[in-house]
Amino acid sequence: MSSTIKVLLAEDQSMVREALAALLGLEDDIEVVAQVARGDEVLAAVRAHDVDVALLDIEMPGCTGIEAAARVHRELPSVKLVVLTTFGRPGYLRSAMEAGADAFLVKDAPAAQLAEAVRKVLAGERVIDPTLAAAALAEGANPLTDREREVLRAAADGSTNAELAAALHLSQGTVRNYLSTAIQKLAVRNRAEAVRIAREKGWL
Amino acid sequence: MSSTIKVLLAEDQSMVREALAALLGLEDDIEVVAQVARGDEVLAAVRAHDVDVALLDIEMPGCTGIEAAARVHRELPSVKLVVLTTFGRPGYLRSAMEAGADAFLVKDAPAAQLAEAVRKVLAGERVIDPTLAAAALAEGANPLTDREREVLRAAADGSTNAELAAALHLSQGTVRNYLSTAIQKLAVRNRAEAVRIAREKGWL
DNA sequence: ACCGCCGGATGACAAATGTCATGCGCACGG
DNA sequence: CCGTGCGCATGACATTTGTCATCCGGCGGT
Repeated sequence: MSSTIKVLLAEDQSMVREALAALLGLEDDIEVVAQVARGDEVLAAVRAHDVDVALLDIEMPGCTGIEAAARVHRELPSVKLVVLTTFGRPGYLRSAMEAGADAFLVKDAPAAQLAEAVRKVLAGERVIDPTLAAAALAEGANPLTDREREVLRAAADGSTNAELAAALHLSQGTVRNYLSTAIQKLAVRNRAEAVRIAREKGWL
Repeated sequence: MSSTIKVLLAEDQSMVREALAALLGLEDDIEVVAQVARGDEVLAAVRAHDVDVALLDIEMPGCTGIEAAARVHRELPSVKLVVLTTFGRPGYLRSAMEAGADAFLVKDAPAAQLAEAVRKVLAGERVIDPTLAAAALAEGANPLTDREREVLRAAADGSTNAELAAALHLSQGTVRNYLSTAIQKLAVRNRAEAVRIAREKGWL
């Protein structure tokens, strides 16, 4: 018995998505039964195709692969989840795990690890890059509060305090306070650096 | 006769690179004869494998795919060049063309266009997304001077004026002047926005 | 009941940033 | 040879940003 493993591929760049499908297609125990380009289409597609393993990119329109993973995990806990990402940000790993992911792969790992990971998670194993796991543990949890994160995210595009205040329905002073505490927590010297560091760590 | 088309693949993320190789491998008139992960390894690999078409990602360590394209075009003008990128930035298209590229593809185009493009450039055609071409023409050329671009690029990580001045061997005032003119040319209100816009346009 | 933390706000102050006028030397095109 | 634009610099100025002290109400622990 042991029919093929049914895989869903979620990735917004079609060229990459179809290339990954071609790659997995070379394995004869794996079959890509569905492809989606948006995070918010994942759950429905998983349901519709009786998927064994969902392969989720993080950066996607609609919602992130992490958010999608959380939804699938809540609704269909038996589906295995592999999170795939361009950026090996420790904070991403942390939130992926909290969302119920079974594997976390970075796109600059060898291609062979992809099919490997699919088989392993189906066998109940977890697949995590040990270096990244160490980094995630070493760096500790996100020190920012919800509000601080929100304000920092909004400030990322270069908006001024006045714009931020208007957009978030806060006073300018409050915006500055939040940014100030964020800057201190991240041990940097201005909002631009704060944004950069928070991004790098996957805290944004 | 017409043996297979010899292709070189340059892309830093191995999973994507090997997936693209798998994709091209499905075409029986195309053969991936070499793969590199760095821009500065492209020229040697092209030489070593008698490549017909080089497929170059832009974002790579060593040097960008555009820079690599320029070098190959200079040294081996008969080799066809396909530039592949995640970001459809008009400025990228412009510089790719100036570097001698024959095709410009974005990764969220359908996968079928990849093999298509390889065949077309070999037949002497140019392959460019018409929407992007229009955007590139509409937006005009990069208005920033060399120095302005340099300072803006250095400012992108959130460095302060003092740090920029030290790094670039300029006075703080001069740094501020350059950033100020850049801000005006880009019609934005602060350096952070200037960085963002310049990035989006591919001017940075 | 009390402490601590979060969200939210104000006001005062210092430092960084953005603007503008102005000046100099150099290169390049007409 | 003259104008223009660039690179580089100063100084003065207004605005924005970052810091700090202080305040309030609410909520979760102990």
